[in-house]
Amino acid sequence: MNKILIVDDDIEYTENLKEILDNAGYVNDAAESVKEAMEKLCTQQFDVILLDFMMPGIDGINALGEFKKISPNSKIIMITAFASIENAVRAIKNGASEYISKPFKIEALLLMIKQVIEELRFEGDIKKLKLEGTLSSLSNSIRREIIRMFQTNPKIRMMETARKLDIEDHTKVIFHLKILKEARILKQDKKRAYLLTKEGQKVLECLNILDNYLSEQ
Amino acid sequence: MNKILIVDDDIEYTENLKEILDNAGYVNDAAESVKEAMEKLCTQQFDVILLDFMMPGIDGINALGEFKKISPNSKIIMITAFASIENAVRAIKNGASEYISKPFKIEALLLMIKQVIEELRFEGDIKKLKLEGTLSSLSNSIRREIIRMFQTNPKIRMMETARKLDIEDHTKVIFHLKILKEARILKQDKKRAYLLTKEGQKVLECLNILDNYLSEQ
DNA sequence: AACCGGTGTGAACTATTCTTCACATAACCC
DNA sequence: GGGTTATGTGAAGAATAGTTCACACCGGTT
Repeated sequence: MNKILIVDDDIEYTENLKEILDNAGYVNDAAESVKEAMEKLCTQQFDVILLDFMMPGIDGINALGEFKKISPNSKIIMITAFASIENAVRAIKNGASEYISKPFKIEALLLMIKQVIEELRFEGDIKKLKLEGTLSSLSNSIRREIIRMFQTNPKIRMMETARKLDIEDHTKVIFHLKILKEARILKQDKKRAYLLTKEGQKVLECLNILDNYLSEQ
Repeated sequence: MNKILIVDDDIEYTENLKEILDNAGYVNDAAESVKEAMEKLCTQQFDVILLDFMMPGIDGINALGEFKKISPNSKIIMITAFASIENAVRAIKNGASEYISKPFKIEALLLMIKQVIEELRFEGDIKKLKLEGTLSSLSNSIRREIIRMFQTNPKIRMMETARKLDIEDHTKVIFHLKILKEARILKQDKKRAYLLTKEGQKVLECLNILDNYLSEQ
């Protein structure tokens, strides 16, 4: 059930829009000022924010920045009556997902909302895959020890790894190294030495974070 | 291979002790001052620290505190020529594992060292079990969703859980709830509602930590 | 080229985890 | 008490993860 926040000081426009979004199946709320919007964003999670460019007392780009700070995962659609390329570019560069000028066809806005919600879902899926990949890599103790080993050995070859971990069967080590390589946690250089990828460094960090957190009593 | 740091300004005593510990199979090092000891602790990991109560320029309890800050996992044995109940209590309350007074039989010290190393191993094993338990619980997506659910539902019953997670087969939900209960992450009250245990709250925190960490780009 | 240690592959096997099913027990309400 | 919903149990089957084995390929040295 996707939630949308309408930020506009034009009450009549807002009421119309609320009804349209309601009929389209969205849960929505409205704020007449940026201050009111920020208050709502502090206590509720919105998927999409429809932000009017011209809000009293604050320029739309500044409001955009403030919202991004409070609600980094929400998608912001900038709406303006005075369209310009410059403002469009500024808005997108400052974190808006989309930019649309009044007057617009309601179908165009609904389509845009649908698209940004798809983006949101896609980003959520990527995040889930990252988490699953990380947890899957860390769930096996040999792989944990391998990943930990890179804390003190930034580059290491396969047999060296087996010796450090005191594992005699080299194919066991290869199997787990292969899993980590396929998960893009490790890569190999020309001499076949293994190194952590950027992603792999994050996984090592997660392991350290968990170690430290669980050490606290 | 357990490492021991001897912190004492009596050179002759230290040399004797080094030889004895060497013969007993320990890797050891020495520092004549607390400052020197702290430098070594910053660059090396020691399992056991033998700390003389009377060090020049600093009282043993303060030194103890400093060492605990730098090397929280090391076990500290306080050694003193002027034994008193008061000092023993202070030392233990401030983090020493053991307290022994000179002159001592070498066998007694060796036994004490052996015991604190056992404690260290035991604590390490506990920590590993915690990490493995946490990762095992978090490695399955249904269990992740269950644990996440407690963020907004501190107390919930089984069928409610199934409905919230949109799982039709109630026995699947029961199976995973049972795993979490056996892992002491969940408990049940008299009305059979599930709640997070203290441990379970930690696991939820770990999940949030990982979520947040992996969200950063 | 031959030899040796290092590294890797894929399939068979084993172990573990998860899902499903049939049924049982418990609790609640009329 | 009876009917219905909620909750639970244990075993079988399915899916997934890990281990082992036999062998192949690679790279360096003599």
